[in-house]
Amino acid sequence: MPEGHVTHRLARELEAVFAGRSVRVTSPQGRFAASAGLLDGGRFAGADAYGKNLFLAIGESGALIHIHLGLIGKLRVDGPRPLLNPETLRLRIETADHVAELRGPQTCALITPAEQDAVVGALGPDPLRPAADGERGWARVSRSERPVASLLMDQRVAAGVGNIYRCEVLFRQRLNPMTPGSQLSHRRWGRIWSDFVELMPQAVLDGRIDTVLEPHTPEAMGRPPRVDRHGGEVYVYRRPGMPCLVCGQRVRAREFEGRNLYWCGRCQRSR
DNA sequence: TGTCCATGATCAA
DNA sequence: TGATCCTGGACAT
Repeated sequence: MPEGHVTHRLARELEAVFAGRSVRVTSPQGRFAASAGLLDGGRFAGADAYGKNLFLAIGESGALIHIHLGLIGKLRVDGPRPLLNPETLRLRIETADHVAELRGPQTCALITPAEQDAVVGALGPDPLRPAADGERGWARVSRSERPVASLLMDQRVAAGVGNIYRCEVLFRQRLNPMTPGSQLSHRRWGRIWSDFVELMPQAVLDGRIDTVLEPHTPEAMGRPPRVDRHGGEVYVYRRPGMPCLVCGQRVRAREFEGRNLYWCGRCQRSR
Protein backbone atom coordinates (compact mmCIF):
# COMPACT_ATOMS: atom_id res chain seq x y z
CA MET A 1 0.00 0.00 0.00
CA PRO A 2 2.63 2.55 0.81
CA GLU A 3 4.82 5.10 -0.74
CA GLY A 4 5.41 8.24 1.28
CA HIS A 5 2.19 9.93 0.25
CA VAL A 6 0.21 7.20 2.02
CA THR A 7 2.04 7.66 5.31
CA HIS A 8 1.69 11.43 5.24
CA ARG A 9 -1.97 11.19 4.35
CA LEU A 10 -2.52 8.77 7.22
CA ALA A 11 -0.78 11.11 9.66
CA ARG A 12 -3.19 13.87 8.70
CA GLU A 13 -6.18 11.58 8.86
CA LEU A 14 -5.27 10.23 12.27
CA GLU A 15 -4.68 13.70 13.66
CA ALA A 16 -7.99 14.90 12.26
CA VAL A 17 -10.01 12.27 14.06
CA PHE A 18 -7.99 11.52 17.19
CA ALA A 19 -5.93 14.56 18.19
CA GLY A 20 -6.53 15.54 21.79
CA ARG A 21 -8.86 12.64 22.50
CA SER A 22 -8.49 9.73 24.83
CA VAL A 23 -8.20 6.58 22.78
CA ARG A 24 -8.66 2.90 23.33
CA VAL A 25 -5.54 1.05 22.15
CA THR A 26 -5.63 -2.70 21.67
CA SER A 27 -3.97 -5.47 19.72
CA PRO A 28 -6.64 -8.08 19.00
CA GLN A 29 -4.02 -10.26 17.35
CA GLY A 30 -1.88 -10.06 20.47
CA ARG A 31 1.45 -9.30 18.87
CA PHE A 32 1.41 -5.69 20.08
CA ALA A 33 -0.69 -6.36 23.16
CA ALA A 34 1.85 -5.56 25.87
CA SER A 35 2.66 -2.17 24.34
CA ALA A 36 -0.95 -1.41 23.56
CA GLY A 37 -1.79 -1.99 27.19
CA LEU A 38 0.68 0.69 28.24
CA LEU A 39 -0.96 3.26 25.96
CA ASP A 40 -4.59 2.29 26.37
CA GLY A 41 -6.76 5.17 27.55
CA GLY A 42 -4.06 7.76 26.85
CA ARG A 43 -4.55 11.02 25.02
CA PHE A 44 -3.68 10.98 21.32
CA ALA A 45 -1.05 13.72 21.15
CA GLY A 46 -0.14 13.63 17.47
CA ALA A 47 0.91 11.79 14.33
CA ASP A 48 3.87 12.50 12.13
CA ALA A 49 5.32 10.93 9.00
CA TYR A 50 8.86 10.78 7.73
CA GLY A 51 9.32 8.89 4.49
CA LYS A 52 7.43 5.63 4.83
CA ASN A 53 7.57 5.76 8.63
CA LEU A 54 4.65 6.81 10.75
CA PHE A 55 4.98 7.91 14.38
CA LEU A 56 2.03 8.15 16.76
CA ALA A 57 2.28 9.87 20.13
CA ILE A 58 -0.19 8.58 22.71
CA GLY A 59 -0.15 9.28 26.42
CA GLU A 60 2.18 11.32 28.60
CA SER A 61 5.18 8.99 28.69
CA GLY A 62 6.75 10.32 25.50
CA ALA A 63 6.65 6.86 23.98
CA LEU A 64 5.77 6.59 20.31
CA ILE A 65 4.27 3.91 18.13
CA HIS A 66 6.53 3.41 15.13
CA ILE A 67 4.65 2.00 12.15
CA HIS A 68 6.11 0.93 8.83
CA LEU A 69 3.60 -0.65 6.48
CA GLY A 70 6.13 -2.53 4.40
CA LEU A 71 4.87 -3.97 1.15
CA ILE A 72 1.52 -5.29 2.26
CA GLY A 73 0.57 -3.43 5.42
CA LYS A 74 -2.63 -1.44 5.61
CA LEU A 75 -3.90 1.15 8.04
CA ARG A 76 -7.44 2.26 7.55
CA VAL A 77 -9.40 4.90 9.38
CA ASP A 78 -13.16 4.46 9.56
CA GLY A 79 -16.22 5.28 11.55
CA PRO A 80 -17.33 2.82 14.25
CA ARG A 81 -17.25 -0.74 12.99
CA PRO A 82 -17.39 -4.24 14.40
CA LEU A 83 -14.16 -6.05 15.08
CA LEU A 84 -13.58 -8.43 12.18
CA ASN A 85 -10.72 -10.87 11.56
CA PRO A 86 -9.01 -10.19 14.89
CA GLU A 87 -6.32 -12.78 14.13
CA THR A 88 -4.65 -10.35 11.73
CA LEU A 89 -5.48 -7.10 13.49
CA ARG A 90 -2.17 -5.90 14.91
CA LEU A 91 -3.36 -2.58 16.27
CA ARG A 92 -6.73 -0.99 16.82
CA ILE A 93 -7.13 2.59 17.99
CA GLU A 94 -10.62 3.80 18.68
CA THR A 95 -12.91 6.41 20.12
CA ALA A 96 -16.69 6.38 20.12
CA ASP A 97 -16.64 7.96 16.67
CA HIS A 98 -13.63 6.51 14.86
CA VAL A 99 -11.62 3.35 14.44
CA ALA A 100 -8.12 2.89 13.01
CA GLU A 101 -7.05 -0.64 12.13
CA LEU A 102 -3.55 -1.80 11.28
CA ARG A 103 -2.92 -5.12 9.53
CA GLY A 104 0.19 -6.69 8.08
CA PRO A 105 2.74 -4.01 8.97
CA GLN A 106 6.42 -4.61 8.64
CA THR A 107 6.92 -2.70 11.86
CA CYS A 108 4.66 -1.81 14.77
CA ALA A 109 6.73 -1.08 17.82
CA LEU A 110 6.80 1.12 20.88
CA ILE A 111 9.88 3.33 20.76
CA THR A 112 11.49 6.23 22.60
CA PRO A 113 12.08 9.69 21.13
CA ALA A 114 15.77 8.80 20.87
CA GLU A 115 14.91 5.75 18.83
CA GLN A 116 12.70 7.88 16.62
CA ASP A 117 15.65 10.20 16.06
CA ALA A 118 17.73 7.22 14.97
CA VAL A 119 15.09 6.08 12.48
CA VAL A 120 14.69 9.54 11.01
CA GLY A 121 18.44 10.14 11.06
CA ALA A 122 19.00 7.13 8.83
CA LEU A 123 16.74 8.58 6.15
CA GLY A 124 17.52 10.98 3.38
CA PRO A 125 15.43 14.07 2.62
CA ASP A 126 11.68 13.52 2.38
CA PRO A 127 10.14 15.53 -0.47
CA LEU A 128 6.95 15.78 1.58
CA ARG A 129 8.61 17.59 4.48
CA PRO A 130 8.76 21.38 4.16
CA ALA A 131 12.43 21.70 5.05
CA ALA A 132 13.61 18.84 2.85
CA ASP A 133 16.97 19.47 1.23
CA GLY A 134 17.33 17.65 -2.07
CA GLU A 135 21.05 18.40 -2.06
CA ARG A 136 21.48 15.74 0.60
CA GLY A 137 20.18 13.25 -1.93
CA TRP A 138 22.45 14.64 -4.62
CA ALA A 139 25.49 14.15 -2.42
CA ARG A 140 24.82 10.43 -2.39
CA VAL A 141 23.69 10.12 -6.00
CA SER A 142 26.55 12.04 -7.53
CA ARG A 143 29.25 9.84 -6.04
CA SER A 144 27.58 6.52 -6.77
CA GLU A 145 28.12 4.15 -9.66
CA ARG A 146 24.82 2.43 -8.93
CA PRO A 147 22.08 2.80 -11.55
CA VAL A 148 19.70 5.64 -10.88
CA ALA A 149 16.87 3.06 -10.76
CA SER A 150 18.59 1.61 -7.73
CA LEU A 151 19.39 4.96 -6.13
CA LEU A 152 15.82 6.21 -6.29
CA MET A 153 14.68 3.21 -4.23
CA ASP A 154 17.26 4.03 -1.57
CA GLN A 155 15.55 5.74 1.36
CA ARG A 156 18.81 7.58 2.12
CA VAL A 157 18.50 9.34 -1.24
CA ALA A 158 14.85 10.35 -1.13
CA ALA A 159 12.72 9.11 1.76
CA GLY A 160 9.23 8.01 0.84
CA VAL A 161 9.93 7.31 -2.82
CA GLY A 162 8.94 3.81 -3.92
CA ASN A 163 8.59 1.75 -7.04
CA ILE A 164 5.80 3.79 -8.64
CA TYR A 165 7.54 7.15 -8.24
CA ARG A 166 10.84 5.59 -9.24
CA CYS A 167 9.50 4.30 -12.54
CA GLU A 168 7.30 7.28 -13.28
CA VAL A 169 9.77 10.05 -12.56
CA LEU A 170 12.45 8.28 -14.59
CA PHE A 171 9.98 8.22 -17.44
CA ARG A 172 8.97 11.85 -17.00
CA GLN A 173 12.64 12.79 -17.13
CA ARG A 174 13.19 10.51 -20.13
CA LEU A 175 16.07 8.97 -18.26
CA ASN A 176 17.49 5.51 -18.85
CA PRO A 177 17.02 3.61 -15.56
CA MET A 178 20.49 2.08 -15.79
CA THR A 179 22.32 5.40 -15.89
CA PRO A 180 24.91 5.50 -13.11
CA GLY A 181 24.29 8.19 -10.49
CA SER A 182 27.71 9.67 -11.15
CA GLN A 183 26.73 10.38 -14.75
CA LEU A 184 23.76 12.54 -13.79
CA SER A 185 24.25 16.27 -13.96
CA HIS A 186 23.35 18.36 -10.97
CA ARG A 187 20.67 19.97 -13.09
CA ARG A 188 19.21 16.58 -13.97
CA TRP A 189 18.98 15.65 -10.31
CA GLY A 190 17.30 18.98 -9.67
CA ARG A 191 14.54 18.08 -12.12
CA ILE A 192 14.07 14.66 -10.56
CA TRP A 193 13.82 16.17 -7.10
CA SER A 194 11.39 18.85 -8.35
CA ASP A 195 9.19 16.11 -9.75
CA PHE A 196 8.98 14.46 -6.35
CA VAL A 197 8.21 17.80 -4.71
CA GLU A 198 5.50 18.49 -7.25
CA LEU A 199 3.89 15.06 -7.49
CA MET A 200 3.97 13.72 -3.96
CA PRO A 201 2.00 16.47 -2.17
CA GLN A 202 -0.69 16.18 -4.81
CA ALA A 203 -0.91 12.44 -4.11
CA VAL A 204 -1.32 13.17 -0.40
CA LEU A 205 -4.34 15.31 -1.25
CA ASP A 206 -5.78 12.92 -3.81
CA GLY A 207 -5.01 9.60 -2.14
CA ARG A 208 -3.61 8.29 -5.43
CA ILE A 209 -0.53 8.73 -7.58
CA ASP A 210 -1.06 10.56 -10.83
CA THR A 211 1.96 11.29 -12.96
CA VAL A 212 0.52 11.79 -16.44
CA LEU A 213 0.31 15.49 -17.09
CA GLU A 214 0.73 15.72 -20.85
CA PRO A 215 -1.82 14.88 -23.52
CA HIS A 216 -1.41 11.41 -24.98
CA THR A 217 -0.34 10.77 -28.51
CA PRO A 218 -3.16 9.98 -30.93
CA GLU A 219 -1.98 6.42 -31.47
CA ALA A 220 -1.92 5.75 -27.74
CA MET A 221 -5.32 7.27 -27.08
CA GLY A 222 -8.05 4.89 -26.07
CA ARG A 223 -5.80 1.92 -25.48
CA PRO A 224 -6.69 0.87 -21.99
CA PRO A 225 -5.83 0.58 -19.27
CA ARG A 226 -3.96 3.70 -18.39
CA VAL A 227 -5.17 3.67 -14.83
CA ASP A 228 -3.28 1.27 -12.62
CA ARG A 229 -5.07 -0.87 -10.06
CA HIS A 230 -3.72 1.37 -7.33
CA GLY A 231 -6.02 4.04 -8.73
CA GLY A 232 -3.70 6.52 -10.34
CA GLU A 233 -2.90 7.41 -13.88
CA VAL A 234 0.64 6.51 -14.85
CA TYR A 235 2.92 6.31 -17.86
CA VAL A 236 4.75 3.02 -17.47
CA TYR A 237 4.25 1.52 -14.02
CA ARG A 238 2.73 -1.96 -14.39
CA ARG A 239 1.95 -1.40 -18.07
CA PRO A 240 4.30 -4.00 -19.60
CA GLY A 241 3.71 -4.63 -23.28
CA MET A 242 1.22 -1.80 -23.57
CA PRO A 243 1.93 1.14 -25.85
CA CYS A 244 3.91 4.01 -24.41
CA LEU A 245 1.55 6.93 -23.96
CA VAL A 246 4.02 9.24 -25.66
CA CYS A 247 5.66 7.26 -28.47
CA GLY A 248 3.50 4.15 -28.80
CA GLN A 249 6.30 1.63 -28.42
CA ARG A 250 5.65 -1.26 -26.04
CA VAL A 251 6.50 -0.52 -22.43
CA ARG A 252 9.33 -2.71 -21.21
CA ALA A 253 9.63 -4.57 -17.93
CA ARG A 254 12.29 -6.52 -16.12
CA GLU A 255 13.09 -7.61 -12.64
CA PHE A 256 15.76 -5.45 -11.12
CA GLU A 257 17.08 -5.90 -7.60
CA GLY A 258 14.08 -7.98 -6.72
CA ARG A 259 11.50 -5.45 -7.88
CA ASN A 260 9.70 -4.88 -11.16
CA LEU A 261 11.07 -2.06 -13.24
CA TYR A 262 9.08 -0.52 -16.09
CA TRP A 263 10.31 1.89 -18.72
CA CYS A 264 10.02 2.90 -22.36
CA GLY A 265 13.01 1.80 -24.37
CA ARG A 266 12.55 4.58 -26.89
CA CYS A 267 11.63 7.54 -24.70
CA GLN A 268 14.19 6.64 -22.05
CA ARG A 269 17.20 6.00 -24.21
CA SER A 270 19.08 9.03 -23.01
CA ARG A 271 21.63 8.93 -20.27
C1' DT B 1 -10.00 -23.76 -3.20
C1' DG B 2 -5.52 -22.67 -4.70
C1' DT B 3 -1.77 -19.75 -6.66
C1' DC B 4 0.35 -15.58 -7.53
C1' DC B 5 1.40 -11.11 -6.62
C1' DA B 6 2.05 -6.40 -4.42
C1' DT B 7 3.36 1.05 -3.60
C1' DG B 8 9.09 -2.75 1.33
C1' DA B 9 13.00 -3.84 3.85
C1' DT B 10 16.10 -6.95 6.38
C1' DC B 11 18.97 -10.70 7.03
C1' DA B 12 22.20 -14.55 5.90
C1' DA B 13 25.37 -16.49 2.81
C1' DT C 1 21.41 -12.77 -4.62
C1' DG C 2 17.89 -15.30 -2.27
C1' DA C 3 14.94 -16.28 1.67
C1' DT C 4 12.01 -14.33 4.76
C1' DC C 5 8.29 -11.62 7.08
C1' DC C 6 3.51 -9.68 7.11
C1' DT C 7 -1.90 -9.88 4.51
C1' DG C 8 -5.47 -9.79 1.13
C1' DG C 9 -7.03 -9.04 -3.64
C1' DA C 10 -7.19 -10.85 -8.30
C1' DC C 11 -7.35 -14.52 -10.93
C1' DA C 12 -7.34 -19.53 -12.28
C1' DT C 13 -9.23 -24.02 -11.48
